[in-house]
Amino acid sequence: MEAMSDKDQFQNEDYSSSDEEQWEAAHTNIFIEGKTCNKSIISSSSGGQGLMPEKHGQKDSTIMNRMRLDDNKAGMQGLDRDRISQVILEASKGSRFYENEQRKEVQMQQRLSHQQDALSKLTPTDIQEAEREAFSLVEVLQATRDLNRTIVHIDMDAFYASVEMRDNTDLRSVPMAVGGMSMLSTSNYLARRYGVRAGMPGFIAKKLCPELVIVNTHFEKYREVAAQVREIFNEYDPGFCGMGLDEAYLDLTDHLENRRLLTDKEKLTFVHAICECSTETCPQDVADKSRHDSADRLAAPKQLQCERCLKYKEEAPITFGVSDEEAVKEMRFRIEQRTQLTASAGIAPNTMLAKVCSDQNKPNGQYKLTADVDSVMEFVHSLPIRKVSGIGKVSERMLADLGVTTGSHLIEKCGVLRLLHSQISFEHLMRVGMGLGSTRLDSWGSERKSMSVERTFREIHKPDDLYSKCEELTIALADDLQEARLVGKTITVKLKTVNFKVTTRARSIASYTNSYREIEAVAKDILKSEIHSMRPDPLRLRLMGVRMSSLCDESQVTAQGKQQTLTSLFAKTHSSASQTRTAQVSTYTCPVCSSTLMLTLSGFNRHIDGCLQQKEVLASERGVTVDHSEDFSCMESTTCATRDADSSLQSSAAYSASGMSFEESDRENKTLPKKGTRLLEKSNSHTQPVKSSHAIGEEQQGNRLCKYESQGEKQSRNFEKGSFTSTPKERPLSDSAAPPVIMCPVCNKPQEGLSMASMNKHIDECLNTSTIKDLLCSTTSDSKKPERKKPRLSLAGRKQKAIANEPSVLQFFGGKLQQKNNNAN
DNA sequence: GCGGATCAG
DNA sequence: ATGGCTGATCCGC
Ligand SMILES: Nc1ccn([C@H]2C[C@H](O)[C@@H](COP(=O)(O)OP(=O)(O)OP(=O)(O)O)O2)c(=O)n1
Ligand SMILES: [Mg+2]
Repeated sequence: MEAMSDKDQFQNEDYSSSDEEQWEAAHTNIFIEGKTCNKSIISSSSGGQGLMPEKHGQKDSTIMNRMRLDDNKAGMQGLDRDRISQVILEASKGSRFYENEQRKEVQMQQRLSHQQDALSKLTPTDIQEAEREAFSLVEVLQATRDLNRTIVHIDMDAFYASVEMRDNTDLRSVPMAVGGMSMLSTSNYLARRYGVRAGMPGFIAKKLCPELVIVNTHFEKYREVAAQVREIFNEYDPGFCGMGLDEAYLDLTDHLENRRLLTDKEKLTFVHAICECSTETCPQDVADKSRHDSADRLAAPKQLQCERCLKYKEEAPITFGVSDEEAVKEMRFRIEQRTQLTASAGIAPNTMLAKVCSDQNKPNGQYKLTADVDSVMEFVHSLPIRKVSGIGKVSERMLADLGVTTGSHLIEKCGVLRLLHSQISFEHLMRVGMGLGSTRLDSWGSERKSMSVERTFREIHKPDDLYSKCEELTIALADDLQEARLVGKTITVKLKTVNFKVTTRARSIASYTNSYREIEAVAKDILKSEIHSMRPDPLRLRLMGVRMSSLCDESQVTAQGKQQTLTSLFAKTHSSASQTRTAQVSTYTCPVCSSTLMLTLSGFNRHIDGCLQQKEVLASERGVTVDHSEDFSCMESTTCATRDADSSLQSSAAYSASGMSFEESDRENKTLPKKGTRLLEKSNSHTQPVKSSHAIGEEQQGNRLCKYESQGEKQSRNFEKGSFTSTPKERPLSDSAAPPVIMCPVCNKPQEGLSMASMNKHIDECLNTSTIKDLLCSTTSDSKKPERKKPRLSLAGRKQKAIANEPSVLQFFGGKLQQKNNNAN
């Protein structure tokens, strides 16, 4: 739907005039392809043309950007954005949430304005210079292009909603969403036609669609389905990367290599039935899913019942071919057969493209992007950059203001982008513009970097209650950390006021810990200073959170860093099999009061705390060991008042009382640790001329993927009792922790076991030995002839397979190269 | 290292 | 009346 020519026409007096300047500035320097950029590209994106501002019934385009419906989602094309945005606005106006959104909108406007300022100050010379730099990067990136991998991204359709529809026939034909009146996790495709989507509050969705049915979440089921689906993935690529519960990246290259050689007999055969009630095949879940003996099958034809129309159909065999597309069809068929849920997939030479492709024919479809440079470039050329993972609403807006809305613009405006964006951001944009992305899934790190718990509640402002909430969160976090056998030393407290204003306050401590008491002391101290900083006004909160970062595996620090607290001592003493899963409920004997208790380790520690404190208090009438001596409430609850086993039950009750249902808070949020390694140190050794305060964050989670490992058993543990099933993880954490052998991109020799700093140094030396200088000279002089962007990209797209193209290394290289360039200037 | 902001799922 | 939660990254200090 490119039919939204006016979508970025944001009226604002402050910048409407600078639009013209920007247009001029942009226009004067578009010559990258040797021909000046056609005006249509600019005019369509920067607005000012072809709009009739008279039709003001409060058009969608005049509504605050961040309050508008975000229809960048499958199944949401061709909606009446004007009307829908209008409804959302009506429902929002006057709310505290809305007020806060307005504040944020103003900030973004300032960013935009700043960007325009910077743009207008650029001289053509600046831009030419920057383009030369950009081109040398493009050269380097081009050399890394690897089209030999077959990457697939598979994504379940309307995942939570589909599961609910599968299990409740009544929901199949109505618009429905999963979540609660406060927040929806997702919606089915019928509901999407009304503008109802994930991340939208249920009560607003109801205004958009009064018939909307909202059902609670059932994470246990989603997790179950995810496990089934992953079993299938595992057969095609054991190294697949799961993201969240409902999607994954697979590298099918190896599988296809083997598949090519399969004889007909060796192919998997599945049984299914075709039914008139749908144009699609209707795979049925039969016990014997794969048969290798076709005679057998023909001898005993069965009747299968169609799920939809309940008619019985004669089963038929089905096999799939050896091509990549057939392999993916087979996977999707098996997923549907196994789970009765559909998935969509994208096939492409790298993850970035595969992700985009999987959305192309969603739902229940797949799309293959041919792995040759021309096809890739053609695809990217017209690709709206908003579809690229990592470019969100704000980035889209910032770039649109520079006339960049599609992949082709990224290359055309590379000079400006180079000048207005950070190195990292810029390089990512160039990569997107060139259709590059990760080609190796195994280079993606999987260690988590932080763990947190946060909760929304009805207003709390009484200090006692605030401390109490803080304690509750701290307990939950400590349990989570212990269960994951992690320790950390940076504690962050997050606060959201009733006006939705968010602040975070962090403090790093000397030693690693996951002890409830240590975390609590810090968190409460932070909270205390925040409360005090407000005086005499109260601190009125709607959300509080506690996060631990600077993480480390427990085993790596117990010896040195971590303090030998009561926690670890007693843990060793009393829970025999305790070495694993410390947050599980176990039987403990309190060394103080000698009672036998059934609870988590964390709970046990609190019990001991209480007992000890009670003793202290009894012994000496001074019971003040914690900092905030004034707040007795927070200590009160720590005393022996037997807040045993289920702290989560308590928190649930409190939460429920606050007006939200369990299920609403019981979300499957536990996303996996993501993101691959980033070898880039900081790279901002050179400061850009201007660069608004926050360079566009595209790329932020650019490649952040993750090995599928710990999946959220967190929230189920919170509420779904009896779910203490210790899910064995298929992958031990430290599979690729070994120091990698990195190929120096300059001298092309392997550099073993070097730290990042050493690697930096090595590359510096290499650069100084001028190998690269030559390259730079030649490429820049090449680039001077701005004749052949496209032919050139095509041409350079030789296989060049053997090139060591660890993406991150090349990123690094790009940074270094940039740095050198700047130093030279 | 900290705090704000952006992004995804 | 009701506007989530978890985790990650980037930027400018
Ligand atoms: N803001 C969000 C977005 C998603 N999810 C959950 C619910 C979704 O079902 C699941 C998968 O997210 P997707 O982005 O893949 O969305 P869907 O699978 O629901 O729809 P589709 O993939 O068909 O667009 O993650 C969530 O809790 N909160
Ligand atoms: Mg999905």
